[in-house]
Amino acid sequence: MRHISHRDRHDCTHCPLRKNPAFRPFDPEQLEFIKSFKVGEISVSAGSTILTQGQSSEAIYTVMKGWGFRSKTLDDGREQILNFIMPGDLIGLQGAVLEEMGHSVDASSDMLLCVFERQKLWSLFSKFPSLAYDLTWLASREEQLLDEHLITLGRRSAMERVAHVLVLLHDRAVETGAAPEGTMPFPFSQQQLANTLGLSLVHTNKTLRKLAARGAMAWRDRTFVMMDRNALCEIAKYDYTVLKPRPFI
Amino acid sequence: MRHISHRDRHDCTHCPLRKNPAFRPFDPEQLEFIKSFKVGEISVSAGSTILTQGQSSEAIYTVMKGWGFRSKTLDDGREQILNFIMPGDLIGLQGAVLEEMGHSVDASSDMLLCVFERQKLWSLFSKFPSLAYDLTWLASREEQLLDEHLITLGRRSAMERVAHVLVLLHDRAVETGAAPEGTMPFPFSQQQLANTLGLSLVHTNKTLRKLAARGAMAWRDRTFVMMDRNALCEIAKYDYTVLKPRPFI
DNA sequence: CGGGTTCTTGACTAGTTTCAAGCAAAGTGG
DNA sequence: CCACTTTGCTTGAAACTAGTCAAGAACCCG
Repeated sequence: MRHISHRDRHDCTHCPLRKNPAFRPFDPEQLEFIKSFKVGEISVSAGSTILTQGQSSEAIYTVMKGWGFRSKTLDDGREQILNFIMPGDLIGLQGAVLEEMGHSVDASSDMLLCVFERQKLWSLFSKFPSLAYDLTWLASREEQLLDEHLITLGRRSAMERVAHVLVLLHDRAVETGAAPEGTMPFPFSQQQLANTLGLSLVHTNKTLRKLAARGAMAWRDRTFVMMDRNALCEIAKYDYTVLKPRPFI
Repeated sequence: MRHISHRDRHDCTHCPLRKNPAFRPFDPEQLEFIKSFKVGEISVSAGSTILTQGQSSEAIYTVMKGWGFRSKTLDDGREQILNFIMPGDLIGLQGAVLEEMGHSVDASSDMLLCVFERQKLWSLFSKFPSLAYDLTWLASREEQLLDEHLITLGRRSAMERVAHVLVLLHDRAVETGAAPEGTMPFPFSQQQLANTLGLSLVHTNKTLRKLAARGAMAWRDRTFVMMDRNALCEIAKYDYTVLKPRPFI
C-alpha cells in the first residue's frame, strides 16, 4: 500500500518541482529550513487512501508526483469529490490545524509525497514567516478553487459543468507541468467525475458523449484530449486567471 | 452607504467579541499589536457591497456585528452564495494574498467591521507568528465550511439542503453569540437562500413550506425559529463538530 | 395609500436520475 | 491459457425532482 523510502530521498536543493518556473524559488535559508522540516518521503500506489475523513493527521504532505483527490462521504455512502490534487499541492493542513479532518484524500495515480511533521509546523510559523505566508497563499488559493467549484455545482448545467472541469483541470495540469498542452492524463473514472460534478454516472457519461460528438474533446484510455478549446470555454463560460509564480512548501 | 467612524472607535482591549468564551483570549502583546494593526472601524448598512468580485482589496476586515455573505456571479447574472459571514469572521484575505478577489462580499444587515491595512499584513506574519497561525486556522475553518457546502450542493436533495443550512447557520450563530438558542435573526430573502442552495426560488419556497407544515421550523419576519431540532437534523443528516475556542483577529 | 419587492401556490415543462441491460477491457484462478 | 468475474463504459426508456411560467396575496417603504 504505502512504502516509506528514506534511502532514495530527494534533496530539497534539487527538488524537481523547483525546475518549473510556475513555482517560486526558495532562498538558501528557507531551503535549509525546509530540509529540516521534511521528515521523509512516501510513495503511495494508485487507489490508496492517504488521509481519512474524521481522523486527525500527524503529518502534512506536499505532492511531488501524481494525482489525487479530496472527498467527503455521507453516512449513506453518497460521495462528493471536493477538489483534485496535483504536484505542488499541500495536503493535510486542515487536519493539522483543526481538530480533525472533514475530508479524505485518495491517490488516483501512483504518487510521491514529501512528509512534514505536524509538530514542527509551529517552528515554521515562528522562524519562517515567509513560509507561513506561503501557507496562507496556498490556503487562499484552495479557497478560490472551492468557490469556483461551488458556483459550478450550484448554478451551472450538466454540459457547462463537464466542460468547465475539463478545461480548468487541464490548465492546472499544464501550469504545474503535470501535463503537456492539449492532452492530459486523466486517472479518474466517470463515476468519480460524476461525484465531482454532483451528477449521476449515467448523465455524466451522456454529457461526455455529446461533447465528444461535437468534436470538442476526446477521452479514451484515461487520457483527455482537448480538441476544441474555444468550444469548451464557450460552453463552460470559462475564465481562468493566470497566476504569478506560486509558492509551495 | 459606508461610514468611517474614527471617533467611536472601540478599544481592542475591550473588544466585545472577546467577552464570548467561544473566542480565544489574547495575551497583552498580541493585543498591543492588533491595536496597531487596526486602522479604524467602518459601519456598512444592510444591502451594501463591501468587496467586489474582480477587484483587489487594500483592506482586510473582521466582523464585529451583523451578518453578510460571500458570493460569486457569472456574466449572465447567475449568482451563487458561497458562505455566510458573521461576527468573528475575517473577510478580504483572499484579495490581500492573491492578486484579485474571486468573490464579492455583501452586508445583509447593518454591520460593524474592524479595518486592517493590507500593507501591514506582512508585519503580522513577521512579528506575531501566533496570529499568523490563527489566520491559517481561520482559513482552514473556512475551507471546512466550503467542503460541507460542496457536498450539500452536489449530493443532498432540496429538503436535505434546506434543513442543513438552517441548522448549520443556527449553530454558527449561537456559537458566535449572534443569536440565542432556538431562534435566530435571518436577514436573507428566499431568493438569497435559493442562491445559496443552488435551487430555484420557487422550489426553495415550497420546500420551506413543507418543513413548516411538518412543524420542524417556522420562518416569519426574517426570523427563523427552530421548532424541532431532531427532525431537522435527521432530514439534514446533520453532524456538526463543536469547536474549541476559536481564534479571531 | 399606491408601488414595489417578497412570498405563495398551481400548472406545466425540462433536466437529471433511476432502472435495466449489454458490451468491452482487465483481472483472477484453475 | 482459457473460463469466470469484476469493473467501467454506453445506451434507451421510464420516473421524478426541480425549474419555469404565471398570477395573486402579503408585506414594506415612502
